[in-house]
Amino acid sequence: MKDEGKIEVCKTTFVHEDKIRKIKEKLVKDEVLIELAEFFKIFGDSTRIKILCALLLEELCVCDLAAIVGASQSAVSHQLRILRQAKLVKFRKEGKTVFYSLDDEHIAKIVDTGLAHIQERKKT
Amino acid sequence: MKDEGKIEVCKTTFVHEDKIRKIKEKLVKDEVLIELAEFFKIFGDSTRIKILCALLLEELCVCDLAAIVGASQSAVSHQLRILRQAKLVKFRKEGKTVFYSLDDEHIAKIVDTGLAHIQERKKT
DNA sequence: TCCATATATGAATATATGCTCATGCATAAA
DNA sequence: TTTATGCATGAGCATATATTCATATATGGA
Repeated sequence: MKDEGKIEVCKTTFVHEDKIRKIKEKLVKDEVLIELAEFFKIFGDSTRIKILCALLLEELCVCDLAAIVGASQSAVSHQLRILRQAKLVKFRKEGKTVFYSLDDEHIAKIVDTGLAHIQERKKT
Repeated sequence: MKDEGKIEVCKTTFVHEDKIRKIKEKLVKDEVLIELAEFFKIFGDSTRIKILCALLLEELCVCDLAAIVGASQSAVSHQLRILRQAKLVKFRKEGKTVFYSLDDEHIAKIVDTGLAHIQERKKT
């Protein structure tokens, strides 16, 4: 490796380097984009998105969630932990039962925008 | 047995089965939710979200994208294929160069809503 | 107290995924 | 035609991730 620190760029012109620098300045910071990816990753699993969409309708306990999304209690519980850590859901205990509900007001908007994309894509 | 509809217990079936059935009816169909998860999965990778955010600013060729997101040309090319298949980006060729740009008007909205979540979460 | 229920969780496993490396392909220049 | 450039792609690898299984914890009832 001779040019270790160098980034490979189109060699033809110097216009590119300038362009790249300007875009890098305008672009959202790297750490934020990494966080953003982590955030969207949570929506990128069918079990989790089913849970979120169900909770969008109403507060539910774990076993009902499991029945609704068609996964085992254990699987749902594992996913709920991820959703809890991401602060997307909150819970309250009532006896042995734990009721989960949404804890983020952006979920509906994100889901809806995603659904809009899916539906429009179907038209083509 | 003796379920007055008071506290819902998971094995005293009637109340719950009814609840579950109603929610299942209201819920977006399974296949759609699976598609939706597939869609969000695309935003759940830092390389891809960087590419999308860069293209949100302007049309770019592959090697410039690679320099901007800090990944190899090959890695970017692989990710661009995924973005193409998802119909999130389009491209045009100009000589040896391939310029990519966004092909979906929902991207900005989705990214912005995600960023809003990240930023509000920081306040706590 | 003893047992059943509701949920949580650690370990193990199978699969998915993103990257690198090597190479192929197309276009442009020499 | 030969060489160089920009991009695409398949194979292989290392890591991440979602599920299952077994078990732990907590609460309520007999």
